[in-house]
Amino acid sequence: MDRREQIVATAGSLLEREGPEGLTMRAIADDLGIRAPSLYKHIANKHELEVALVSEALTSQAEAFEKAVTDGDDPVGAIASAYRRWALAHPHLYALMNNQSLPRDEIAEGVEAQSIAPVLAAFGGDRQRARAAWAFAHGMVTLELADRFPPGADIDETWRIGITSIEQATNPTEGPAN
Amino acid sequence: MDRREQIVATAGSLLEREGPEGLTMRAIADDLGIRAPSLYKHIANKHELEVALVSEALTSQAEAFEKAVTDGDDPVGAIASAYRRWALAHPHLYALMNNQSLPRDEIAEGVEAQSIAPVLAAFGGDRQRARAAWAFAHGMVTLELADRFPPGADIDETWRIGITSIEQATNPTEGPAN
DNA sequence: TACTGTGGGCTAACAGCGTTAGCCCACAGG
DNA sequence: CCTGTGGGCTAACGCTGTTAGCCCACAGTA
Repeated sequence: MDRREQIVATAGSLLEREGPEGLTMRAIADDLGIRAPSLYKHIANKHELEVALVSEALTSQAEAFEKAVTDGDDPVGAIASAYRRWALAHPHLYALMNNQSLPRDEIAEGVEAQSIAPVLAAFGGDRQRARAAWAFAHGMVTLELADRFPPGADIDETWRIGITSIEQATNPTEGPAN
Repeated sequence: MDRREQIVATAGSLLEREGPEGLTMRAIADDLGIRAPSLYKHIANKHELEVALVSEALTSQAEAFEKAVTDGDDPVGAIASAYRRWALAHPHLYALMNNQSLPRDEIAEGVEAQSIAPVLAAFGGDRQRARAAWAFAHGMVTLELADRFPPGADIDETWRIGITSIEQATNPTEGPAN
């Protein structure tokens, strides 16, 4: 693990430990026992660091989905619950990768597709339905993390209703839609 | 319009014009022809300012929903499209109010409920289904604003599929669920 | 008329942020 | 032995939100 990887790793754990406000160049340097300007011998700027974190997060998510799908039937339900579990386990990383536009030309090639593939597969290649389910899952997780549901809301049940609705709905215009 | 309202209004238009990075105390003061420290004679801090913006945004959203519902049948579809239109028209405000936890004890009383009411009504009081639709809509809008859908994706169609799925799904356990 | 409070500006300044310039030292290769 | 370079360092810049403390214009009152 070279210095650059150490920096990214430190940044990642700092982010999850302290939240986005805690992720400062000086704090990262502190954790490594050096001074902030020295970081710039290894990375260009903070943005590049965040991109690296997002890139890692996407592959970590993809692995979680793949693992979830392998064991058992009901791949859609398995992915949905894996999606929720991943997000709740890495809330700040989740926000970092989803609350702003993806820098597609800066993240590792193919990583985005890799994280989408299992979802698409679970829906038998139906892009539209997969996309709707993705939006639903993303919305559920964001609202849960932001504490937007009223206290006492049965979140598990909302997940069940949303996912099964989208999964079971009759498909009016089947075909290789975009 | 007293000074405090002026400040909030200026902050709002600055936010939509320049995005969150442009919303600085000095920029707000500049737009008003005064110096930044003078703002603190009218508001406690930047957080309070953001809370005021969120509060305003919630009522604006609620009004848009109510207006959308009144004319025509298909209230669910009308609200869905109003939701999307509002978010795309105020992207930074939308992010401000949804990408972090709502400070419930700081925003104006009842404003949150007011913004939810039309949605709940459109679903005939079915909280679970309304919540699922809300999550779907929120996810769709966030992903669209963050440019996360692949270029060429038929977003209108994804909306249609998601909303009609959630609306039409058979309701297994009807009752005054939470 | 004089006095006094107060609302609402101002400048100077602080700590913390990302970042740059420029210095220096240890070590490897020729 | 000499020289390049990797990787630290300090000092400093411009930005951020925010505080302290000053001052002036005006309203109300004795």
